[in-house]
Amino acid sequence: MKTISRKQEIITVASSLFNEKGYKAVSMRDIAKAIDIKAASLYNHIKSKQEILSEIILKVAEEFTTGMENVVSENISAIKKVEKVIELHIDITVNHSQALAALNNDWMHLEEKDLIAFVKMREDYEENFRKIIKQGMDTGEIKSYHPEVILFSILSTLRTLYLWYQKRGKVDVNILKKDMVSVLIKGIV
Amino acid sequence: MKTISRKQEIITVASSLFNEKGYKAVSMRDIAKAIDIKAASLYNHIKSKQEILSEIILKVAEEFTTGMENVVSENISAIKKVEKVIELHIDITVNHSQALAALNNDWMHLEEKDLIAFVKMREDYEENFRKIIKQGMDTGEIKSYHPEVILFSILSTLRTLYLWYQKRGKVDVNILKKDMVSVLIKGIV
DNA sequence: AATTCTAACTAACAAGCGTTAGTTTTGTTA
DNA sequence: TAACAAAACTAACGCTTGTTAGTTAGAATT
Repeated sequence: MKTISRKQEIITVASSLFNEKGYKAVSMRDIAKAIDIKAASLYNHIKSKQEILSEIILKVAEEFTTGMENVVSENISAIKKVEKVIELHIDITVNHSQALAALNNDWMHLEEKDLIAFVKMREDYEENFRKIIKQGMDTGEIKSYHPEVILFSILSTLRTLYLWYQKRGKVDVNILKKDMVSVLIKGIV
Repeated sequence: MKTISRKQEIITVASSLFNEKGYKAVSMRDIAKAIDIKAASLYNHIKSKQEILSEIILKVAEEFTTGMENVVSENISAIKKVEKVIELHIDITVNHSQALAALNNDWMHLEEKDLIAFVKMREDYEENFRKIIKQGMDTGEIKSYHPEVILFSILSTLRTLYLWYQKRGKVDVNILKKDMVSVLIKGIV
């Protein structure tokens, strides 16, 4: 019978606390207490508080990056790509909803090296999304509103999904995907 | 010639710093340094760090509340109400974009009394928005998707607008309103 | 049985936190 | 010009922060 490593437990517990109060408001003693050990003992498993944050954030950031790269490289219509991006977000949200809180709110507390890497990933991601939308406008699949407004509107919804997912409890993933695709792509009128 | 009060200056500077790094990551010494005085001098003008946070957050929260109440009480179609809510958000975003960072990310650090008041306002706001959408579904103005998904989708976009507004610099407010109304209401296809 | 490894512990550190007390400077009013 | 109020200052408080050093108990390996 295999149990998860203590390091993973620390990261999971920290994710949950960061999710509630934010990185800066959670102390190493808070994390330790939640695991029922002393703060100093954490350092047998992790290098620093920074390391915890960076593991949480960069791991999901990489999932977004590779997921987006897969979508972009597929030979399908722009709308179909947008659909796949929506599904990517929902999958990650369902599996790592607490990590997304840190990713969205605490990325600025990454140390310089990680911060630069993160911002780069984020910009590349947005740029890829932008290209998909422009492709859709070129082919006439997507209406020619200001592309930045469309990009922002969809991405905002997807990035905030973790908040609603946590509040409403476990919604069925497939229903969620279907509804989100409908609302985001077809609009409400 | 009248200049703004020191208290207001503190709150404005604090808003800006909270916007960058979050409430817990900004110290009273940071705020003081940005004004070029000593931390202790801040207390000639404000009661506590908490007071700064609560003034920042509750002031805009109240703008949302009264704005929404005005919209709800008007005798217009549901779609028209949604449009007015969108415009309300854009106006507040343009005038208080930094305060919105604190409102979105640091509300949980309000002291109990203010926290309760804030959460109540937030819930009431969402409930009013929900009613507008349901009204629109009853009259057939709005497609009958899961209303919660529509609510969440529009509200996420509006609540995150401050981030984009800050990044893209001053966009013309009227153009922004027109585009947002188009994208959010008519969708992209 | 002796040794090594793992993961906990206690104790303590220097630095930073929000805040208070008491004092001095500055600017306005009598 | 003397008096007063506003707003700055210095100094310090008790507490919390992330982290390190050194130690110990138990498990795994030799």
